[in-house]
Amino acid sequence: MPIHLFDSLERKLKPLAPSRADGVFRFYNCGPTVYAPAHIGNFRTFVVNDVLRRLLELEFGADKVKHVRNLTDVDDRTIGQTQKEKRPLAEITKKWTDKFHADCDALNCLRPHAEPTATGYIKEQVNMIEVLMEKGNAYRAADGSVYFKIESFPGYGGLSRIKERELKITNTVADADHKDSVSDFALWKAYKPEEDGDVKWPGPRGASEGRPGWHIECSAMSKSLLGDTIDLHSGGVDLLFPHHENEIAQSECCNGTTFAHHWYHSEHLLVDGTTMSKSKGNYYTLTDLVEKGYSPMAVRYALLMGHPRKQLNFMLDSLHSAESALKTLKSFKDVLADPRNTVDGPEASSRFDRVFAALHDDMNTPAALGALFELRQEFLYPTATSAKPTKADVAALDRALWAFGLDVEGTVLFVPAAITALAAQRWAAKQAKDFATADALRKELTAAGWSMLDSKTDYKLEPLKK
RNA sequence: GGCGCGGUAGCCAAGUGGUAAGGCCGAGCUCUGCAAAAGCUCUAUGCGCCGGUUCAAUUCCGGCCCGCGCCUCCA
Repeated sequence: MPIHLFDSLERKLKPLAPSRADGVFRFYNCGPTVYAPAHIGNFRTFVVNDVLRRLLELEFGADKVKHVRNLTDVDDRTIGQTQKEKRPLAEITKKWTDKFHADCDALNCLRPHAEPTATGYIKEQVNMIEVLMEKGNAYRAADGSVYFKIESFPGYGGLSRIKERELKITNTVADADHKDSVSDFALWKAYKPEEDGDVKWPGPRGASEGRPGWHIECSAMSKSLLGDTIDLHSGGVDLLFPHHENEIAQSECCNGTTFAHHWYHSEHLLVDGTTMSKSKGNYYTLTDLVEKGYSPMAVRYALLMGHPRKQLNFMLDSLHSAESALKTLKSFKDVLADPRNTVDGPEASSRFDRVFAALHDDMNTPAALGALFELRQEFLYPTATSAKPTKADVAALDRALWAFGLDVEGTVLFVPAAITALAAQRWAAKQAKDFATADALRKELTAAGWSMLDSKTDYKLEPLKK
């Protein structure tokens, strides 16, 4: 069964397939703005896209997928951060790019095949803007900025159905100082010394020096790396409008052809039933959660517990749940990996088909996870009618776990040094059969929120369950 | 005001016109210096409320209530 994914443009499930003769599936996923650490809401999108990438590789072959994800390293927020910190733009964006990569690695996300930066593609963006100006889709404003003229593109609003909306009148659009129409959006922003510091580049012909608008970077980088028409463009729902709507306008007017065959948007992650915000105290980065003693893999699992196109309510309890589920999965894998538990069978296994069927059906990760646990029950406790696992089944389980990107082996927890020390003392006391001391130390650990799990030869530390 | 989504067991969460996947938690049992872990078993006559269609609705239709997101630079 081919991979079916909901297309936000046509609003229906559509099969995914490479459109070009070379059989390579090309997709572009809007990446993060590197001015601060990404939060777990951001990572939901990237994890979901990572699962998609994995499914595509399994479906078309690892060398038949090209995945591009950008890094926005120049925009209002990054520049704002340089002003706040009084540091060069490149220094700030490097710092947060490195952090982003470290987080992605911890979450077991495959690196995209290309990760272009906006500042690395200034020339390409300027070129596109010039074409748009020549074609009459863009105009120079009085201050030297360049705006896209919405009127010039009849298809505008197709993705977000903006024409059917009644836009709330807000004052935020009032900064539209030089626009012909409030809906027009910036392709190029003229340099403002008081705000932009030393961030500026020569502009398109006829415009001032300055920097690109936000939307044009994706159009330019997608065109440069993947061509005029791509197979899929994805991102969080919040990018649907205006970002993606604007990308379509720019790209299609510039290139004269369809920009993307398929649009996919993952929904927001809510925390404690509402949007994340620092003021509500429900704003989490990966580091925040790791410092609370949760493993990145549990975070990944928790992010996959809900349907990607449905808002997912995240809470710390979800992490407890994820951590336990991961352990169960690990023991499942361990049991299957033991040759004594498998029997001879056919080369191929079809028993995991239901897991992939759920994944291929609009990436229904919760249903797929459910199927995985059902299989566990069937494999571990075979009845007269359900056969014991074969070697092929073992390989199929690995394949399924790989598709989810769940590394059940590496549950590395962050354990504070003080806790490690206490644990070592207690272990020594226990070995010396000084149970009174050992028990006292266990109490201390408990008070500190940690549980010590003894085995015959070793021990493990875990955060205490609530 | 406009556009859209959702309300399923203590929590999270799939799903279907024919009688509710799965995970977590909890309980019991096995095991065990302690505490756990692990393994087994059990856990919604019910799917927001009220009507309607139907042999049959949680699933379709209508109304209502509640929650959430978005509406120009937020994944």
